[in-house]
Parts: sequence; C-alpha cells; structure tokens
Amino acid sequence: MPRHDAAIAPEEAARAARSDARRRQVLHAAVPLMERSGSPAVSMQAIADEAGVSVGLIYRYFASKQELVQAVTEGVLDDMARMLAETVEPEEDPVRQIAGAFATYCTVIRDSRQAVMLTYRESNTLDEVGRSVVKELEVRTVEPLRSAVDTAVEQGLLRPIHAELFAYDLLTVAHSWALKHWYFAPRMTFEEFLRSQTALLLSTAIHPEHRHRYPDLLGDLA
Amino acid sequence: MPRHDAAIAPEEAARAARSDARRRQVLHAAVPLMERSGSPAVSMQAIADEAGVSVGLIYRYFASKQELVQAVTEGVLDDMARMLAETVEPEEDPVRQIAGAFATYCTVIRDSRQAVMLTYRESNTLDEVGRSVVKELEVRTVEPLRSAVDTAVEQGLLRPIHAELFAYDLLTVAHSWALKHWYFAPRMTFEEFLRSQTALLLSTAIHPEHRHRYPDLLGDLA
Amino acid sequence: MPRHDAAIAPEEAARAARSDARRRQVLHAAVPLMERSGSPAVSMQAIADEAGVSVGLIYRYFASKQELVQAVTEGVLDDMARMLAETVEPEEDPVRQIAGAFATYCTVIRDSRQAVMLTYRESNTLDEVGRSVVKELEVRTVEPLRSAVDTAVEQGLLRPIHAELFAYDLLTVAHSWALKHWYFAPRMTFEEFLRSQTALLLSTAIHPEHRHRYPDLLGDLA
Amino acid sequence: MPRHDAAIAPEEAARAARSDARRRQVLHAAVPLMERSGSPAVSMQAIADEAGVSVGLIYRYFASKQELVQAVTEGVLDDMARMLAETVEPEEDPVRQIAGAFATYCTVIRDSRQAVMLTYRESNTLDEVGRSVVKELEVRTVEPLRSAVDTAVEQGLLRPIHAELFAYDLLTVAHSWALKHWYFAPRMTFEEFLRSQTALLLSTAIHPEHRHRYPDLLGDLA
DNA sequence: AATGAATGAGTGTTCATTCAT
DNA sequence: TATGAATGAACACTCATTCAT
Repeated sequence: MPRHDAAIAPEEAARAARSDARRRQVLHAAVPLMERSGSPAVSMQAIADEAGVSVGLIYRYFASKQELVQAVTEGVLDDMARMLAETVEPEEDPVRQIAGAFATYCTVIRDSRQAVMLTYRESNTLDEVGRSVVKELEVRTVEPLRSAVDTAVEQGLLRPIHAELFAYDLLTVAHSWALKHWYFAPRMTFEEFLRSQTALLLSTAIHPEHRHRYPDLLGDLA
Repeated sequence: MPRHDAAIAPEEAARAARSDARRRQVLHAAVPLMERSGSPAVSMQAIADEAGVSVGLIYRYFASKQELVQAVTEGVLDDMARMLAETVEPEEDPVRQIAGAFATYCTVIRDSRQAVMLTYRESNTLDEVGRSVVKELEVRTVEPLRSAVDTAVEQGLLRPIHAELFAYDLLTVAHSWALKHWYFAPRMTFEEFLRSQTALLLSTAIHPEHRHRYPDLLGDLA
Repeated sequence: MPRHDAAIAPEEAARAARSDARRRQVLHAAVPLMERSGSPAVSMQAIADEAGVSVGLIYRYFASKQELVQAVTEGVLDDMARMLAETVEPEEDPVRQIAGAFATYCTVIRDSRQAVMLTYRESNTLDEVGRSVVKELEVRTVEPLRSAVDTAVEQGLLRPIHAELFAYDLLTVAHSWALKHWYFAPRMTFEEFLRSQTALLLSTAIHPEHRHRYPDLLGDLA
Repeated sequence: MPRHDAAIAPEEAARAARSDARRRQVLHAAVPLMERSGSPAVSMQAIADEAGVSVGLIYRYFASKQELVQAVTEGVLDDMARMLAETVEPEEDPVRQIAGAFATYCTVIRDSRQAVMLTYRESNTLDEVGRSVVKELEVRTVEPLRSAVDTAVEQGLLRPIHAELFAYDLLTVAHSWALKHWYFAPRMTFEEFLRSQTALLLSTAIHPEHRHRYPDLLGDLA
C-alpha cells in the first residue's frame, strides 16, 4: 500500500469522526427544541443558536431542514431502540420475556414521552422515504416482542393468538402512556399503569392451564 | 308578539344560517387539506382557493388560522362523536354492549382514518384551551364504553378490572387501525382486525365463568 | 311656477337636509377617532361602527377615505374658525383687538388641542387640492388678526412691524400650546401661558409711546 | 495582551462597522421616503428597493417597522442637533448669542424643512418611549438657547421675561419657516424672514436701556 | 336609502437556503 | 471548515372598496 494512501486514510477517518461529532452536536440541540414545539415551529437559526454553530454549518451536514427533521426522528427512534435493546433482560420463560419487554417499553416511553409524541407528530412532515424508514425502525422495535409471543404460543403458554397483533397492541398500549398521558397521569401512577396493563393484557393471552404460574404478573386477575 | 320582532327575527335567523353555511363551506374545504398535509403546511390562500372564496372572507368567519385549525379539529372529533352516537346499538348484555361499541369505534375510525391522524397531529398546534376542549371531547367519547365496562364488572360478567384503563385501551387499540394502518393493512383485512382484537381484548376481561356465553365474540379463544 | 316644481323642491330640500345630517353623523364619529390615532390607523369599519351605520353608507356620502379625511380636517378647521368668529369681542382699540383675538385663539386651541394636532398630522395625507383648501382656511383664520395689526400699525399704536409676519407668529405661538403641550403644561398653567405670551409678544410690537396705555396686557414688562 | 484578543477585537470591530454602515444605508434610503410621504405610506418593500437591499435584510438591522421609524426620526433630530452644535458660534454678548443661535436654528431648518415636518408628523406614530426620546432631544436642543436667555436676563440685557417660554417661542417661530413655508415663502425671502423675526422677537425682549447696542439686530425697530 | 358580505391587492414579517468571505 | 450576511418567496392578516340584496 503506497504511503499516500496510508497517510490519507487516518485523515479521512479523523474527518469522518469530526463530521459525525458535528452531526450529533446539531441533532442534540435540535431534538429538545422539536420535541417541545414541533419541527415547523423551530427555525434553523434557533437550532444553530442552541448548538452553538452557524446556520451555514448545519447545511454542511444536513442537506435541508427536511433531512434534519428526518434525522431527528430517526435518532429519537434509534435511541429508544437502543435503550430497549440495552434494558431487556434475558429470560427463559417466554411469557416473562414478554412481560419484561413490555415493562421495558413502558419505562423507556415514560422517560421519553416527548420523543414518542414527536415520532407521531413528525411522521407527516417526512416524505415517503422518510416515513418508510421510520416504519421499518418501529417494526424492528416490536420484533423481539413478536418473536417472544410466537415462541410462547408455540410452547402452548399463550393461547393461539395473532402474534403480530398482540405484539403491536402491547406497543400501542405502552405508547398510550405518552399519547394519553393527560388522561392516565391524574388517575394513576406509572407503576399502577404498568402493573394493571400487564395483568390486563397478559391475562388475555395466557393459556388457562398456565395461569397459575404467573400470579405475580396477573395480580388481582390471577 | 309585536311586528318588530316578527320582522327582525327571520332576517337574523337567515343571516345566521348563511353565516353557518359559510363556516361549513370553509371547514369543508380545510378538513381534507389539513388531513392530508397538516395545518402548518396548508396556507390560508390554499384553503380559500379550495373553498372557492377569498382569503379575506375566511377571516370574517374565523378570527385566525389558529381558530380555524381548532374548529377543524373539533369538527372532526364532533363528527366522529356523532357517528358513534348514531351507530351504537342498544344491547341488553353489557359485554355485548362493549363489543358493539368497540366495533362501532373501529368502523368509524376505518372510515375516518385521516381524521383520527389529524387529531393526533394537530393536538400540539392547538393552544392550552383548544387542547383541553379536544381532551374533553375524547373523554366524552369513551364515556359510554367506560360505563358499560363498569356495569359489566358490577354484574360479574367481567373480572374486577380497571374500567377506565380498559375502556381507554379499547379506544387506543381502535385508533391503532388508523395510526398503524401501514402495519396492519398489509397483514389483515379490517374484518380480521376487528374480530381478532375483539377476541383478544374481551377474552382478557370476561370472567371465566361467563366465557361460554360469548363464543361468537371470542372466536378461537373461546 | 308649475305644480311639478313646487312639489319636487321641498322633497329635494328634505333629501339634502337628510344627506347633510348623515354626513355630519359620519364626521362626528370620525373626528375623535382620527384625532386620537391618526387617519391611517382608523379603518372605515371602525368609523362606521362608531357612527352606527354601515360601511357602504359612508361611501354614499364620501367618495373615498381620502375625501373623508379631507372633510374631517376641513371640518375641524371650520369648527375652530367658527368658534373664533363667535368668541372674538369687538373692541375699539386695535391693540386690544389683537390681544383679545390672541386670547380667543389660545382658548379655542386649548379646548381643541387634538384638533390642532390633527391638522398638522393629516396635512400630508391630503392631496394637493386638499392641502390648499386647508391653507386657505388657515389664512382666512389669521385674517382678522392681520387686519387688526395693520390698523394698529397705521394708527401708530404698533411700531412699523411686518403685519403678516406678526399675525402668523401669534397664530404659531398659540398653536404651540397644543403642539408643545408636553413641554408647557408641566411648567405653567394655561392662564400663565396666555398672560406671559401676550405680554411678551405685544411688548415687542407696541410703540414705546403707547406702552403706558396697556399695563394690564404687558404685566411685568409694562 | 494575549493574541486571542488582538485577533478577535478587530474582527468584531469590522463587523460592527459594516453593521453600522448597513443601518445607515437603510436609514439613508428611508429618510427621504418618509419625509415625502409619512411612514404609514412607505412600505418596507419600498425602502428595501430604495436602499438596494432585500426586505429581509432590513429586519436584520431593525426589529420592526416601528423601530425603523423611530430610528429615522431620531436620526433626523440628531442630525439637526449636530448641525446646530457645529454651527453655533461662541459670542461674548448673550444677546448676540441668542440672535446667533436663532439664526443658526433658522438656517438649519431651512436646509432640513422636510425633516422638521417629519418630526411633527411621526410623533404620533411613535410609541410612548419613542415619543419621550424625541421630546428629550428637543429639550436638549433648546437648552443652549434657554441658558443664553437666562444669562442675558441676569445681566439685565433682557427684561425679566420667562426664559423657557421665550426660548421655546424662538424655536417654534424658527420651525414655522418649515411648517408654514407655503405661507412665508411666497411673501418673503428666507433672509427677510430671518431678519424680521430676529428684530421682532428680540425687540420684545431687550431691555430699553440696552436697545441702542443692537441696531444691527433690531433693524427698523431699533 | 341602506346593508354588510365579499374581494384581493397589499402589508409587515419570517425563515429556509445560499454564498462570499 | 466555518461564518453569518443576504436573499426573496411565502405567510398570516388587514382593509378600502364594491355590489347584490
């Protein structure tokens, strides 16, 4: 390998690293602004100010506001996906896997309520491509849940329910802590919400023969 | 009754009627535009063009764009509330009442998918007052469902579940046909969605002793 | 004279009278609004509301807003001219005539401060024709003062001063109670203003030989 | 001094200088337009066109049209104040000081007739703060005149007249060359106006014992 | 004679985007 | 690489004016 290449490669790597850091810097500034006010109400100038860079610089890293919004949305979903991945504890019993994953979802959503709302709100700001990326991310997010449900059904722990439907319902209900927070928050604590929803939804699905195994999950409905 | 009143009243009534017609005309034009693109992306000019009136005229009937957005959102929710009220069939059995209401919800939502998405999206465009109006409307919408659940629990037909939670879950899941349409639609028909969700959610809640009464609702899960 | 004419004439007179009343009604409403805020800030709608008539009606009596502003300005000047004419007391001594007229000017201006300011402000809203009408009115207003000065000079009661200049200075200084009210009002009462200005300006002009005749006018400067 | 400062300071200074130049460029374009037509009749677009910049740019230097109007008015008054300050010649004799200052006022006003009219017209466009700034500027402008009058009275050169009143009358009369230009201009030259007014007003005030000292100022009235 | 609904050009203002430095 | 001055199209909103009733 010629010296030339050897000299350039690290340079390029460094540049790429710096570039990435810049992107993150801008995104980091944009996220809370857009969570609070929605992207149309946030100007590029405001983002630049918040990030401590110039407007022009943002355009070096994002071709347009549209693209920045896209990146923000994806970033938010990515973060949530990462948090989920990091937090889900491995469980032997697939039912407990489901319950654990649901609890994790809810907890992550509790901590990122604004982010969840952002993904719902911005979805129509995005173009077709952007939207499909977001959808894919979401599908990937439910995936572990769905496969756990599948396994549980196969093992006869759950009744023969529609796995995709059930998994998505779990996600939807978890999201509702964010989307309907104004409704739930004055009526119950997050812990109550989590406990009740777990009992409610799992008791649906668990095969009667195996209900006795999960008194802790089913609570009053055991 | 004096002639004065007799002469004035119809005139005013006629004016009020015309005024109302104009409002509706504008709203009628604004709704699909906002459903498609979200209010920030729809200009007053575009609405005026669509309605076939001048921009100035819109401001005779709506003090600001904000107010128009508010009216659009409320109108959409009102329509849905009315459709619900008209369609819910009276049932003796509270469980069947719940199932019927859920089916109605889902059907209305199927027919007003864009409207549902609009209410989620615009909620952050609205001001505090507007938002609370929207919330109230939604609460009023779940109310019949909640009271049916309450009754069913009291009669021992359902397990001792959290009525508000369950009712809201039903609404949330119904909404998901709109919000997650891109996910569900390629995987199942609306009828399958409705049947599966009904079975899934009710099977959760129905007291084991009474499950045998509802084989039609529970399907495979009976 | 044919009966035809005899029948029509009173009708027309009545119509003219009604028409005049309408004009006055509108002007009456417009004057305080324009005095307060300046014509550009007052909408035709606001004037119509204040007058208790419809916008359309105003256009039956005034061809345009411009013309209405013109009429308002002329009306205000006319009123002041009339008040002056009514209040000036006939005096034998031309010097006392001058002093009396000046006092009257000042008093009228004190009571119509806003009107005076309006004439200064609106002068550039008017077109060339309108402006010249206003100027003519003002010239006619100073006229009695100027002729009194002329007479006084001829009779040797005043030094050989420039009559037009002096008369206009008197008007200008009288106006200054309105134009510089923010300056004078905190420093002196209107009576002090009037007394001091009279003494100051007349003492300028009165021929030394005749100063002893007017101790009441000259005060400390006698 | 660290290099850092040495490097930054000039940059910032240069930026400030450019920024100032832009402000002046815009003001320079706005002044004649507003002098001619009054601020409400001048659109931001018109100003931008006149200045050869874009509308948007104006808003980088002036937060609103209001602020621009304010700046124009203050600028005009500032200019006049500066011209006055530069032109007033120091005189030993306070009476000659007064006459000199009056002549300067009149001359400046002759050269800035439109500016004077603008200050009268725009005063009601300004908000309370803006108005008080303008008033303060005017008071500061009369100040030298007022103090000269005070001195002259103390030295017995003038009769015991009200210094503030007299000073303000001098200003008012000087302004009248602008405000009543349509009246004076066809009747006399500026020089005649200045000479006559000086004689008229000073002859008022000069103590009889000292009149003989100022035959040049008093002219025919000596 | 009188209304006021309707118009649409025009306003002040914002902001995504570009580009000379 | 980084800046921020500069652009100008677009926006929400107003209001003098017209005209069908």
